[in-house]
Amino acid sequence: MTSRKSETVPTKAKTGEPRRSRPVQVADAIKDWVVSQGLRKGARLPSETEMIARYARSKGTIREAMRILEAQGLIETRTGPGGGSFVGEVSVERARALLGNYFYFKNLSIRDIYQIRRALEPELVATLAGQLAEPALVELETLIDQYPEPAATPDEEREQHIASLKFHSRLADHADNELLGFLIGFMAQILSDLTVSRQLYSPPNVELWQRGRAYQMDLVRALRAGDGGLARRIMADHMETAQTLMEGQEEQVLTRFFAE
Amino acid sequence: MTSRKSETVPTKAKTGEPRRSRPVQVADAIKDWVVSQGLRKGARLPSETEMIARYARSKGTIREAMRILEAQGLIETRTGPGGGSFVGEVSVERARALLGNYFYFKNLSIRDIYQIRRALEPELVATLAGQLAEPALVELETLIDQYPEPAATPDEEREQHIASLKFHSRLADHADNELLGFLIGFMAQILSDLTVSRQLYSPPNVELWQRGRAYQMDLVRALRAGDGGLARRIMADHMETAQTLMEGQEEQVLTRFFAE
DNA sequence: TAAGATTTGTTCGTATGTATC
DNA sequence: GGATACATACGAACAAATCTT
Repeated sequence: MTSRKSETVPTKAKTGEPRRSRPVQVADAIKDWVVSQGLRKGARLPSETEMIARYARSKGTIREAMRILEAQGLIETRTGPGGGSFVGEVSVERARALLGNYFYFKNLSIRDIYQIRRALEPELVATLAGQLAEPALVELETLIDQYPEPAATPDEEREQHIASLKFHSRLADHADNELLGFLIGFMAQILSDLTVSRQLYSPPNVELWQRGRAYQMDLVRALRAGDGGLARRIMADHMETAQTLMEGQEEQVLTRFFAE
Repeated sequence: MTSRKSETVPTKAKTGEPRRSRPVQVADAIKDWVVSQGLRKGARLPSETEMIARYARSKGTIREAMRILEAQGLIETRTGPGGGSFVGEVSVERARALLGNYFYFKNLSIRDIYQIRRALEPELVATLAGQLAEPALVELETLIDQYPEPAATPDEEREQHIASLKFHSRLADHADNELLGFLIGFMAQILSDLTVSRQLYSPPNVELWQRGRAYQMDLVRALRAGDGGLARRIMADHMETAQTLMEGQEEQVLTRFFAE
């Protein structure tokens, strides 16, 4: 199993290929090794000094390789006795940030995002109907109650909109389908960031508030009653009016250049 | 503008926080700087030696920071005169791999993926109808023609399935909505990887072949005719039968642990 | 509390590789 | 080919964090 002595890190660069620096090569080799060993979350990787011996590279090179893996969320590192590097699970936050970077230059529009929300969110609530425990339903109602009155100022309106997006985000957290949950949470975050950074929704839009609140209350009712079809229809309507109300707003949606 | 002398890299670690190593801090600082300068793809970053002066850190630390940014696809680095680090656009491949890592331990099921394909792919073709130039349509037909006969062996069947997924992937490439296009391409890749790595679709499934081929030919016709409603219906049917045919198959879908 | 052991974190000096002119 | 301007890589020393006793 543990085949000691220097692993297969090409010493010479292949011709043609874009050329890969040695840290990258080492990082690739370590990844392959982790997969081949079937290591699971929390499993310990060889120590720095062992890596140096195993891959026959300097400490600096090994460390750069580890930083690469760490930046991707694949490993975590601790100092001290019992420390070292460990296989880590990629966090949602990091996954979102990494995906967000991809769209940094892509200039997504609000229309783009709503095209997908309209397709996915009704689907989500349809599968969620009757599946949520009472505490989860109560939490959703609490979020709705964070904006019992129409906003008086643009600032207040922003806060309300963010709370409303939080409602969708929490809903997504309960999805059995992890991919579906992730995507809805991702879009909620994009819209949330956008709301924070720009002067959207001014002047306060009373209609948006009224409709959004009504939809969300109806939705929770349908979820509690276990009526998936109804929940789906409510969300579809909700998305449609939300999109209409937002389309007058700014077009370009810049996702941020990251976060760790 | 270029405020020389050491930038704001915290010298002391904040209490409470999980503790960030200096390379990570430097990487964060550089990211912030790039954003604050509004640098665009291809813009040049300060040289290694200037970074050393600017952030008052050793070469090793700066290099680790650069590897972090590189691993996230945010910068590219070249050696030689005129070389250095440049702002880079995150490639689709990298974005897919990074997102794939997140789902590595998440055990997506085929059902999960199809739930989303069924929601998104009909939407895609509806917006694509009448929008594709003739060469693009011809290319799609070429992909369909890669499997004119039912597969004779499991190996052949696998190849056909991959070609069929390629059809969806190419379709996604033409989406105006970059988010929509990315997601459909991402799912096609997951399914493609799965098909390669496992023994799915054995014994050869003639029904899958017949139906899939017919749907795709009808679809291209509808796209050429510019009939979005029809295209949507065809894709919806296609997805539904594909899901039915695949649900008997293995349940767990492991996405790979990466690729650079 | 303090000392010691263990493991990663950081620095510096030097040498090598690579691309442009 | 040679000079130049960059990144790349190595190795040895020292610093900091954290666990154990």
